[in-house]
Amino acid sequence: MKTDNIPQKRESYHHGDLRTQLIEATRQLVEEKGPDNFSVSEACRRAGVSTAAPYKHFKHKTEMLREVAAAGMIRQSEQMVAELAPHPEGSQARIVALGRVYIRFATTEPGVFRLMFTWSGETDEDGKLYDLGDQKFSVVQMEVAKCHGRSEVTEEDRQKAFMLWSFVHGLSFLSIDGKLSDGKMPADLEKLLEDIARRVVPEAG
Amino acid sequence: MKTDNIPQKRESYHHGDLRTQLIEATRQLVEEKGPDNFSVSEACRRAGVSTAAPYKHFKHKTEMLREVAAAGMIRQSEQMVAELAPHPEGSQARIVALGRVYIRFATTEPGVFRLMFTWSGETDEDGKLYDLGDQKFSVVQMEVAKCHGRSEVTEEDRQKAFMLWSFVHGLSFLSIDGKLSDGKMPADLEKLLEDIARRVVPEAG
DNA sequence: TCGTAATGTAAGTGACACTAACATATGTTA
DNA sequence: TAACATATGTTAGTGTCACTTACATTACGA
Repeated sequence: MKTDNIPQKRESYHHGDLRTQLIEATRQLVEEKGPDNFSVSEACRRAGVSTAAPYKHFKHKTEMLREVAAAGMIRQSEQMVAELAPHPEGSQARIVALGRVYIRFATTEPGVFRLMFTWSGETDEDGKLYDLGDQKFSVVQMEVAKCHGRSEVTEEDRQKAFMLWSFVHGLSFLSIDGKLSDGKMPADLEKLLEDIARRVVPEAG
Repeated sequence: MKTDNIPQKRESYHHGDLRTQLIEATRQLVEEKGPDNFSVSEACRRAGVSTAAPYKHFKHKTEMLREVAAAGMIRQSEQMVAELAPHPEGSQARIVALGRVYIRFATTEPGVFRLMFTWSGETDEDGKLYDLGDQKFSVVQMEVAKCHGRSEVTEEDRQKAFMLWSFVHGLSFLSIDGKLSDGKMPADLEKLLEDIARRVVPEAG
């Protein structure tokens, strides 16, 4: 038996904006079902086209997912930079803000977040993703440097930034993987972030 | 065309130890191809049985993977406890050792490690996995408490243990996801672990 | 020794990723 | 405006997969 392949009735034969809409459908499905349970077929159903249509726009499933991951990287990056603004330069508050936003993104869009990092950089084309991640890391490094009153990033700054990143990254994954249900997760995330920041970068002043 | 379903010639009709061998095949494949690209069929080929055989031993694919994940949890836990022994009670060295082993496991068996944590605790049966993780966390908490000269775990210890755990967990994932190729990853992992330990738990004394 | 449960196979179902051949629209240029 | 190349869609496949059903073989306890 054939599955209903339902290309929905459409005004014109051509869709108009299929590529964009497929990406959006992919994003939604990744969020709803998780990156593993995403299927191209379902995205097609949602976009109202045949299952062969995506292959005029993407080489394969992976390329669709990569688009979503890249968009997520950019979104998270933008959010981080945005939350930086209200706080004075060189203050711990900025470090805390970066961490808070990082985690907020992870818990708000767990599917996309997992997608962003689940790639082992296998393919060559993942270079773009890698660079986007690099960019975010640079922001953290700069902020750490500023906390030390520097305008250039030293090796020490890099190391500290790396600590902070690892911490929020780990915290994010533990959260979305549901490993913190009980009393494991400290009640007050804000306090925890401040605590860590205090332990790694110097007090403002 | 039918795929070669090759149940390999076997002495007896019955396999003898299929369940165990399927789990081992699953573990290998998860490591070789990653948890996502694991297929039951391939495990069957490797074990030399028909593709229907596993379903006499496991409810579904997921249950096979869960076995592998649980075994990994136990393996990692054992390694952590083992590396604890050489170091004096209540010393930072013990904290460092725990972190080192955690990360070593992740980088040595990235497939299994990812499997262990990629589950969102969706199903009820995941309770076992959760408990195993809990157990490991308890060890860390106890060690932190000991560093403070306590024999009971306080809320402060829990919070600190959580920090340490998040950090090594994040570091592990960043490593296996290949996000640290460049100069991001501090050259000396050992120094980094000591650094973190120093910032979170008090010096031995 | 006989019957039952445990454990294997063959064959089939529907979902999926992806392809080839063909259909329809769009835009460019003569 | 006509003609053609190209972009973008569909239909109808192929092979793989997870999982099921019905049946075959074996192990083992009463």
